Amino acid sequence: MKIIENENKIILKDVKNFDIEKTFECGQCFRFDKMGDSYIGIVGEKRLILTQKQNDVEINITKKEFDEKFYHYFDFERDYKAIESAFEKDKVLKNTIKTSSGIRILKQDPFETMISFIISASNNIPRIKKIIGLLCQNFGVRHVDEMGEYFSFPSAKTLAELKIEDLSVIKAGYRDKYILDCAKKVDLGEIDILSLFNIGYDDARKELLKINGVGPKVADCILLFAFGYIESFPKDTWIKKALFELYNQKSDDNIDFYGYGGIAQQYLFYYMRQKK
DNA sequence: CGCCAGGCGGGGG
DNA sequence: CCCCCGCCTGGC
Repeated sequence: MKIIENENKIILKDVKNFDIEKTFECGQCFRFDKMGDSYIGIVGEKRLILTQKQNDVEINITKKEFDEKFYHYFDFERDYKAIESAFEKDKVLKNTIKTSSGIRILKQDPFETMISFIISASNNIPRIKKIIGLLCQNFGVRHVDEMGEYFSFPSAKTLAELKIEDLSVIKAGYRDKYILDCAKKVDLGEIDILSLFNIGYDDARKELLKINGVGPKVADCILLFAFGYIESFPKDTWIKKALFELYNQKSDDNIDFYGYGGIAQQYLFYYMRQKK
């Protein structure tokens, strides 16, 4: 991959294993939307605009920002080619490579990911996006760029100070109390986000399960999409159906997937959706 | 109108 | 320990 920089944009030339549509539509993130040929979304305090033409991806950031932040955010440390080589050995996964190659697991903000997947429980993607949008509009920090105003994701401290009634504007329903519980546990340090990066998958999962509204599936999403635990395999009703159909799996046993359960989950999910 | 969504918590068996 | 129900809201 070569990087060309001009003004406040870069172009990643001949980039491998990066398809922006697959990456933003695979269900891992909720703040990106398709606008014409581009995907536009909020990451931290910045509004990102990505446009892809074949293997070239243009992003409205400087090379410095890419090196310091977005190289990590878009998971460029990871060798997806090597993972796909491992997947070639599995008959089912081999077939998913054609449809799903190009998905990257984003390294999203931990607190934002926690709240987002608490909201995702028993919910659909358009509504999840709407609720998160309202949460940001009402409690996030307002920013203005050349496209207009946008709002960052609220901090744990901001949300922890709210009362349950304050959250009624976001129309999250019974999830209100879970959002507050999570914000308070993070704000008070009962859940120490930084430590979750270091204590390993099993212990980090136990910590997350202490949060009200975080069960096994939501915990696994957070571990995968924010903390980089690539072995995490979130089991929702869709993927259970996929395991049943593709692997004839009836039990609750976990398949190893060469240690890359998270990537396998995304590849399988996208594969199933294409087939439909 | 009734049903249920990319779950979870709590209660009862 | 497992099973089952209720849960906010919105879309069908």
